[in-house]
Amino acid sequence: MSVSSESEKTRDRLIEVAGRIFAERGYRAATIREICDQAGANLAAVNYHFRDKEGLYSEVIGSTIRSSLERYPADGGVSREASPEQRLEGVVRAFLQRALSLEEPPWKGGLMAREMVEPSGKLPKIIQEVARPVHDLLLEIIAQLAPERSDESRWLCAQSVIAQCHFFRHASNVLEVLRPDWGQLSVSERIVRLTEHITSLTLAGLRG
Amino acid sequence: MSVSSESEKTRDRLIEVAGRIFAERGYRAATIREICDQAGANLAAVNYHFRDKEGLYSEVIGSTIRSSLERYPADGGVSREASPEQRLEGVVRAFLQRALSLEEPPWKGGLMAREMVEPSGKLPKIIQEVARPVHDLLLEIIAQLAPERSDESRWLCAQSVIAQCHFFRHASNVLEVLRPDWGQLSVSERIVRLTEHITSLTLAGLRG
DNA sequence: TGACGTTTCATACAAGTGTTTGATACAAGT
DNA sequence: ACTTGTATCAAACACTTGTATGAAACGTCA
Repeated sequence: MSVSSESEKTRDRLIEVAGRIFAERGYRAATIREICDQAGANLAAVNYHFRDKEGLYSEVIGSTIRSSLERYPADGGVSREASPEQRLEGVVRAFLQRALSLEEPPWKGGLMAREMVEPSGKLPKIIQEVARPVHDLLLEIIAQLAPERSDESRWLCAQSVIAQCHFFRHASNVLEVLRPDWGQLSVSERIVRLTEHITSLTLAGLRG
Repeated sequence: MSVSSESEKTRDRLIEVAGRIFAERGYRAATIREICDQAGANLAAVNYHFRDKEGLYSEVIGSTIRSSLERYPADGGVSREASPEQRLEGVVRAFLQRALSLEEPPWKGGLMAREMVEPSGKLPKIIQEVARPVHDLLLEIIAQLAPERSDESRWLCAQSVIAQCHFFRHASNVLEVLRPDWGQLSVSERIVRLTEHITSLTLAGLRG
C-alpha cells in the first residue's frame, strides 16, 4: 500500500487527462479509451480506480472544485476592510482569472460552462461549493455600494456582474470572429482590460 | 411529387424533433433512433431525407436561423428614429424574447448556447446571420449614447449587454437554485423585469 | 389498368462503446 | 516460503450507434 505513490500517479494522470477530454468533447462523447491512451494506462484502469466512467467524472468535478477556489479565492485577496469598489474589482479579477487563466489548466472553465448548458447531476454540488461563495460575496459588496436598491434589484445586479465575467470566457470563440484584433491579445492583457471595463461599468451603473 | 405534402410532413417533423433533441442532448449524444421514434418515422428516414445525421443537423441549424430573426427582428420593432434609450430597450427585449420565449420552441436558444461551448463547424454561419446584425445594431446605438468613449470601450459595452441577456437564459438552471422564487416567475414576467433591469443598468453605466 | 418515381419499412452490418473477466506481477506482512 | 492485497494487462462481452440495402406501399400519370 505504501507503493501507492506509484499507483496514485496513474490515478492522478487519469484525472488530469480525463478533465481535459471531458471539457473538450463533453461527457458522452469522451471515450475512456482515449483517456486511458493519453494517460498511458490500460483500458481497465478507469474501472479499477473509479468503478466506472461516471465515477471518474465525479472525481474530475470534485478535484476541479477543490483546487479552483483554493488557487483563486472568491474575494481576489482583497480584505473585508477595503473599500467596496476595491472589493468589487477583486471579485471580478478573481472570477476572470479562474475563467481565463492559462496557468490553471484551461479546460476547467470549459467543464463548468458545459455543466451549465448540459447539467449532469453534479450541478447542485458545483453550485454549493463554487457559485454560492462568489454569489454571496457579491451580494454583500453590492449591498454596500447601493443600499437603496431593493433586494431583487441587488440580486439582479450581482448576476449581471457574473454574466459579464462568464460571457467573455465562454463566448471567446464568437468574440474573436466578430473582432479579430481581440484574439491577438494575451490572456493576461485581456484580464486587465476586462477587469477595468466590468468594474467601472458596474460601479457607474449601480450609482445611476 | 405533388404528393410531397405528405412527405414534407415527416421531413418537417424530423427537423422539429431533431432540433429539440439536439438541443437537449448535444449533437453526438443525440441518436437518430430517438429522433425517428419521436417523429413517428422509420429509422431510415433520416438517411433518405438528409443523407446522414450531419445533413439533418445542418438543416436544423439552417431552419432555426431562418425563422429566428424573422419572428423577433434585431431592433425589437423600434424604428431608427426613436431615441437611443428606446432603441436599446428594444434590442434587449428582442434578445430576451428570442432567448427565453416559450412561443418559439424553447430549444432554439439551447442550440445556439451549445454551439458556443461546443462549436461544430456551423458556428461561422450562425455568427454571420444571427449574431452580426445584433452586434452591429448595438454598436450603433451605443455610439449614440456614449460618443465620447473609445471604439474598444463601446465594443466592450455592447458585449456586456449581450452577456447579460445571454446569461439569464443559459444559466437559468443555476439561478433557480440560488434564488428559488425566481423559478416561480412566468417567462413573460421574467422578460419584463430583465428588460427593465438590463437597460437601466446599462444606461446608467454608459453615462457614468 | 399498368408502369413509374417517391417514400416508408424491417432488417442487417460494421464500427465503436462501457464494462467485465481472469491472468499476471509485485511488494509487504506473517 | 506462503499468503494477501494492490495494480496492471490483454482479451472478450454485450450493447448502442450510424449507415446501407432491398422489398413493399403509395400516389400519379399515361
